[in-house]
Amino acid sequence: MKEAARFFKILADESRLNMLWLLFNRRELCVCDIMAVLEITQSKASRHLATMRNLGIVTDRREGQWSYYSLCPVEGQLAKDHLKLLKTTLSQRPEADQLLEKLHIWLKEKEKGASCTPDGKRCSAPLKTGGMRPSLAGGTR
Amino acid sequence: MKEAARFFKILADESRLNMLWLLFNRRELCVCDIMAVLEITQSKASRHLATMRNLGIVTDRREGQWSYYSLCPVEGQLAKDHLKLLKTTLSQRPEADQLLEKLHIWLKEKEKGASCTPDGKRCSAPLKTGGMRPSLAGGTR
DNA sequence: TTTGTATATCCGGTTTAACGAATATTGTCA
DNA sequence: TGACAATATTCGTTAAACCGGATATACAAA
Repeated sequence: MKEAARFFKILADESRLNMLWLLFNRRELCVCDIMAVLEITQSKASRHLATMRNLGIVTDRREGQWSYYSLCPVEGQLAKDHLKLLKTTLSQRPEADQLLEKLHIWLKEKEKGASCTPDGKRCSAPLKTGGMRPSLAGGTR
Repeated sequence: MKEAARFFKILADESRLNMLWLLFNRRELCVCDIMAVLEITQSKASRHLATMRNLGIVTDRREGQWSYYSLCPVEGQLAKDHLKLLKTTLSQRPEADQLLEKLHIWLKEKEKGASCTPDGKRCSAPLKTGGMRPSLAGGTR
């Protein structure tokens, strides 16, 4: 497939659009954040992010056991225009505000010690200092 | 699927992008023009056009046995921005110029009496008595 | 009416995308 | 080292997209 079509195909998926919307608003996020906020499985999150990375839309940065993803800096006016328009488009979707709110709540939770638990599979308190219960799911162990 | 993703999905196909590029440059075209210029089968042309019509990207107008397709007039600034950026994007594809050239050659051929023959299936000279020139927007003279 | 053209639609078949579950990999910490 | 957490990748299945060929419909002209 040629480049233009390939680019649009990336945008033709709800989950990827949601991820991009989050990344437009947060500079960088780890996979675990995205799973939690969008309530999707880990493999789904990771796969979609890999897809976008392969197309040069996002980059990742490894830090310890975490992978942080962020939007790629773009070169070229046309690409800049695309991103700008995309951001506007995403901001006008009905779910836009709610997603950002969920993101903020999640990040606050996380600060307090919560960790990934999108589908009730995992749960931990990575921060030693009184890490506490994420409210999201019961302790699967 | 939500609206944004659905819109991008439409653009995630070479043939549809090519059709849109032609329509950006010609006000209206009939299916037969598109088959000929893009060298695709009739069912493929018709199907893709129907897809775009169902999504409100193009409209059709029946005149005799011909169906003329054109871009829908758009309402809303965001939609206008999308179309404008899309046109720019399409114009910068490597095949853009060649397609327009083929379009012009085809339309000239057609004026002289040629008819659909994308895959070598059909061919005729429907224009006999100086009648009916399907009114293209002015048409190359 | 008959013939033929332009287009739409239907019918399999093939390819591609997306998914969850399971597993593999990598890094951390005890 | 071993256990575990975060992420990546593989596997098998399901769903969707796309396609060409065949057929159906609509219209035009003889």
